[in-house]
Amino acid sequence: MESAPLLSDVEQGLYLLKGISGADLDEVVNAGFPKILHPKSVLFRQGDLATMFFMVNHGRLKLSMMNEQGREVILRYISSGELTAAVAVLKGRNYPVTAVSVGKSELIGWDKPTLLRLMAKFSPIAVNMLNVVLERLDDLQNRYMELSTEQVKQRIARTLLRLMQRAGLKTPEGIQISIPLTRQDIADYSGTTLYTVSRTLSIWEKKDWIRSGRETIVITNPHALVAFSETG
Amino acid sequence: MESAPLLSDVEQGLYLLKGISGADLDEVVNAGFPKILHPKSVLFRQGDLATMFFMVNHGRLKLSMMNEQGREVILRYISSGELTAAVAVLKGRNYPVTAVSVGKSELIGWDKPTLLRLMAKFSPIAVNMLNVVLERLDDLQNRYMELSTEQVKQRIARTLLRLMQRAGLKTPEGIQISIPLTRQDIADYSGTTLYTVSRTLSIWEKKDWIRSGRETIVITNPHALVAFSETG
DNA sequence: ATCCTTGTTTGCGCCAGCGCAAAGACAGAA
DNA sequence: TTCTGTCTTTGCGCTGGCGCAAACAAGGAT
Repeated sequence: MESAPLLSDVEQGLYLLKGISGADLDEVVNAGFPKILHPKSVLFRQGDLATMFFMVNHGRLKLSMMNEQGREVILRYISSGELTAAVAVLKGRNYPVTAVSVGKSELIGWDKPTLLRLMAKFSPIAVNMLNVVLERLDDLQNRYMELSTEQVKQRIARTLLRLMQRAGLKTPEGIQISIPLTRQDIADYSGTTLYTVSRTLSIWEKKDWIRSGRETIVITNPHALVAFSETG
Repeated sequence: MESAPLLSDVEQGLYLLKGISGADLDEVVNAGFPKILHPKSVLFRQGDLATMFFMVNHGRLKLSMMNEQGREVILRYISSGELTAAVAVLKGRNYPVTAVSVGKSELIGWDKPTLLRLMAKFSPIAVNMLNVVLERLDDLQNRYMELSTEQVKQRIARTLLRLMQRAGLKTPEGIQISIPLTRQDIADYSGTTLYTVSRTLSIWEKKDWIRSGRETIVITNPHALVAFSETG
C-alpha cells in the first residue's frame, strides 16, 4: 500500500469534500485509505457486500451493471472528486454496480464506521452525498427517457456529447474524449451493439463531424452532433 | 378547498412520516395543505417551478416525462404514503416530471418554508426523504438495464409484474392490477408501442397467463409470467 | 335506445438495427 | 522485425418491432 496522497494532490472542488477545508479536509482525507488501481482492475463487483466506499482522486472508474445473460450496461464514468457506493456502505447493502478502473486510478476509500464518524463531525458530507444521489437520479431519468424514445443513432450522439462534456480535451482538431473507449464501450453506454456504433461512427466520420481511431474519438463538429442529437 | 383529512384517515406506515407519531404526526399533517384531485387532472407539469411537494394520502399519481417530440415515458405510479417532488422543492428547481392523478386522489402538500421548518424539527423527515430517492435510483438503474438489454415482450412482462406488486388485488381469477391502464400506458411504461402491447397481451391471454379487458389486467398465472420475464 | 368518444385488435408491409463472418488495422510483446 | 491479441470495419441476410388503416368493442352521455 502506498502512502496517503499529499494534501496538495487532493483535487479541489470535490463533490464529497465541498465545504470542507484546511485542517478539516486534512482530517477527512487522512481518515481514509489510499488505493491505487491499475488499468482494467476491478475495485468491486455488483452483488458484493459493500464495505468501503470511494472517492476518485485521480483517474477514472467505469460503473456498470450486468443482466442475467451477461450483457453489460454502462451507467456512468466517474472521475476526480466523484463518489461511488457511499450509500451502499451506509445502508450495509451490496454494491449495485461493478466498478473498474479505466486507466491507472488513485482513490481514497473509507469504511462504514469512519463514514459515520465523519458525517457526524462534518455536516457538509451528508449534504454532498445527497446531492450526488440526486444528480445521478436526474441524469438517469433523462437517459431512461432517451433510451425509451430515441433512435439508436441519436442515442450514440448523446453518448458522445455526454462523454465530451465530462471528459473533453481541446485539441487543434476538435474536442477529444480523454477516455479510451472501444466501440463496445460506446455500445454498452448507448444501449446498442458494437456493429451499429461502428457503422454510425463511419458515417459521421465521412461527414467530418468526428475523427476516430482505435479507442479514440475526436469531435470535430460538436454543433452538428448536438443538432442531430436533438432532432434525429 | 376541503378540510384537512382526519388524522385517522392518514395512512400509517407512510414513507415520509415513518418514525413520527402522535402529536408530532398531527403537527406535520396539519402544516400541509390538503388537496383533492379529480381523475386525469394535472397536479404539476414537468418544467414548472417546484413550489410545493406532495404526499399521496389516498389514490394514485402517474409520474411521467415527455421528450421533445412529445412521446411520453412513464417513470412511476405512486400511491398512498409516497412522496413526490420533495427534492425539487427543497432545491428550488423545476419539477422534473409531470404528475397526473389516475383516479380521484387525496393529497397533502407542503411548501418550501414549511418543509424546512419541519425538517429542522423532525429529523426522520430528512432521512425518509433520502430513502425515497435511493429506492427510486435503485429501481431506475434496474429498469434502465432492462430497457437496454431485454426484448420488448420481456419488458412488458416485467412491467405487469411490477404493477402487480405495487397495485395487485387478489381476486378469484388471479391478481388484478388495480390501476386502470390503457395499452398506451403499458407501452409508455415498457418503452414500446400500444400495438405491440396489444399483440403481446393477446398471446398471453390465449396461453391463459392473463385475462384482460378495457383498462383492466388480471394476472392468472404469475408464475409463468415471472419465468418468461427472466428467460425471455 | 342511440350516438359518440375512447380504447382495443389485427392484417399488412416495411425498415432500423442486429449479429455472423471475414478481412483489415493497430499496438504492444518478444 | 515479426507475431499475437485486440479492436475495427463492412457486406449480407434476417427479423423484431413499428405504425398505418380499418374494423370492432365498451361505456357514458343525452
